[in-house]
Amino acid sequence: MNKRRTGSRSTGRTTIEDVARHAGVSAITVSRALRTPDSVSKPLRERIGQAVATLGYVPNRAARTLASARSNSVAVLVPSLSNQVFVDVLAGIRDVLGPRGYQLLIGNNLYDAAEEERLLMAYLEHHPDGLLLTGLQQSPRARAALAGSGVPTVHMMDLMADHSVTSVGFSQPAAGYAMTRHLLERGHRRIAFMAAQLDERTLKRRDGYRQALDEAGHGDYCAEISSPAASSVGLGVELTAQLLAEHPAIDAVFCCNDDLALGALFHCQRRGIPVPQHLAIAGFNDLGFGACSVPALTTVATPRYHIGVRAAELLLARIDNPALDAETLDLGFELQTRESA
Amino acid sequence: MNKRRTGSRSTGRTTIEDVARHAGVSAITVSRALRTPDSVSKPLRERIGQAVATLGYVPNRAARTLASARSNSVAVLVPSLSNQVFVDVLAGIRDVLGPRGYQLLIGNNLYDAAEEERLLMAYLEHHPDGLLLTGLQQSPRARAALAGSGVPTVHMMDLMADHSVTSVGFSQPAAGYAMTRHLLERGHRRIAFMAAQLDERTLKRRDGYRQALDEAGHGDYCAEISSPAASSVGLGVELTAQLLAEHPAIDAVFCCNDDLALGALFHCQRRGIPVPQHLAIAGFNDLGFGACSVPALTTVATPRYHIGVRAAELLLARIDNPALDAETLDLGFELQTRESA
DNA sequence: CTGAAAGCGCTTACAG
DNA sequence: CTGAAAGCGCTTACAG
Repeated sequence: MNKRRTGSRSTGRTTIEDVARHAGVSAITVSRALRTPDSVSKPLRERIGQAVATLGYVPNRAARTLASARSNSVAVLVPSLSNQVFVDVLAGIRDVLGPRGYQLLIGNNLYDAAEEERLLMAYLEHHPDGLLLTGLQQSPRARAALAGSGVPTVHMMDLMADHSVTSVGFSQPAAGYAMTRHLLERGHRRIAFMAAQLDERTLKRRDGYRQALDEAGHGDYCAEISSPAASSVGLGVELTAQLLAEHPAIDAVFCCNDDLALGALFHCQRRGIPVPQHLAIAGFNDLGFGACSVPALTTVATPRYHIGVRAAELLLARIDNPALDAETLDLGFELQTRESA
Repeated sequence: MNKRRTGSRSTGRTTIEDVARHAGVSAITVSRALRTPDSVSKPLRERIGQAVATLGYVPNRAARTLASARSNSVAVLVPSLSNQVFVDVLAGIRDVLGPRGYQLLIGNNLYDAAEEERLLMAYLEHHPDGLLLTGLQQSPRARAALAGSGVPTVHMMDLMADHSVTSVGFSQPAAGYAMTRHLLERGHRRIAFMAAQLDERTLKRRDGYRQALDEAGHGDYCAEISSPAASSVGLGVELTAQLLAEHPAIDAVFCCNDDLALGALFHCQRRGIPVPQHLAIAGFNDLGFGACSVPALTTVATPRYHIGVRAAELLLARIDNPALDAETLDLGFELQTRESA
């Protein structure tokens, strides 16, 4: 009885036609029963439900996307998943977009602009309903593709000064400045800056650090150290050793993230250097372990989860109304003063 | 000259037809030039390339997937992204599948079987070419959908005893057993077990722990503590405090992962409890920071990245030849004996 | 509430 | 090396 198509291109998979035949209705009615159950009478709805179950029917998303011109997906590009910061951002996005029925296409560009461009091009082929990008410094080609696609986009983490695109985050330079001011106010004068990769946000935090030192008249003493390697606790140990060897007189180090700061802490413990008495250590992000390390870590709490939530909400608004003006949303940051600095 | 379609359902987006018209060739030739450039003569290839560039043409993936019945995507389900373990697994997968042109659909099920089922159903609609799952304990419905879909699947982390499915990982009970043996051999007798969520792998490690204690005649003293909360350093601090309050006599604690172990370490530092003299602390996974903590962490090194690599390779083989027999690949583990235990 | 027709934008299979 | 026709599996827009 099962008149299956046997055309040369048939995939043999159960289609909506099979379900329709099994339930004795038309394909369009099955489609309705699946998408808007209320628009189909109860008896039919039930017959169709049973047919779906017995046939093990799985809708074909490619066909739906093609026919409806809506992918129900949002692409998210982050520079790293090893960095807990972006995992938290993703959690916020997911908590907003998941319940709204959007599927997330998550791309990790490994802090590489070329890879970001490649991923963006690949995701654009999905015609996502929206795009969530990290930072503001996309490559020219990426920017052009973005503009050409017309896909609503929100940038996360950094704030666009001229409000030409929608961005959600906090002021990186202000955060770097605030932490450096804190160290200065604690009486430190020879404050070093430590970073792993010098990405967009790191450079901006460093700008804030430099500005604070300049204003305080300590701009001449800038011990800065960084590494092209990915950030890690182990790298923090290494860089601290190197820093102290090259600049034995420093009395504080502002680490660009908490992992590096923990490494600095471990190095000092290992060497018997009292923290913060001989060396004050500050981190960035407030990743959780800083609250219980010994000494507890002074750091900058950043609204990562909240950035994800608000970025997703702004994106939703822009998907509903593409004509919306670009906006800039500053979610701020908070100094967490604990024991290490 | 630009005769654009104006049908009621036109999306207005640039299509392969537009490119073809612009280049003065047929759509099928454009399709070939894009997929297999060598099958098109050089002059045409160049004309088409220019048309693509000037029109800003982006292929529609839904249409390609529908027409070709191949999605060129692989869905990966992991229980967490906060746990660095799975980020490392993903890196291995990506390094194998990326160069082969596969796009990854990454799903995070938050250690929840119902969410895993939901994600699986959603990803099945994409008709992925392959599936990479974490663990072996999918829900009955998920298992049924999996079988019905016929999509090649590889399970990661745990090993399937009866070889009924393809799995890549290491023996969790053996690893739990090995670490407990190590603690026993160091002279510890009152060894506690600490875990966050009791997921599949944690339970198996605990089995190994119990077996080792039983064999050594210490099965009667099983101090075990766990929490439904997500694992974190802070949780490790809390659980250690609780453990020591309830079982002051314990002389070692086997933490189910390194984050908990670091928390245990911090708690001891804070309380002035010498490690390992008064309390030996062991971790699991060897996440990197354990090598530089003070004291350095004794832990079990697990082949996470390699699991991702080999799982992806096995999946590729099964995509090419779905008739392949299921296999079980044990990548082993390694005890990292350092200072803390 | 239900259905017949057309179309979404590609690729396959067949020709030449 | 290039192309005309058909089809992938859905949904839209129009009827009734």
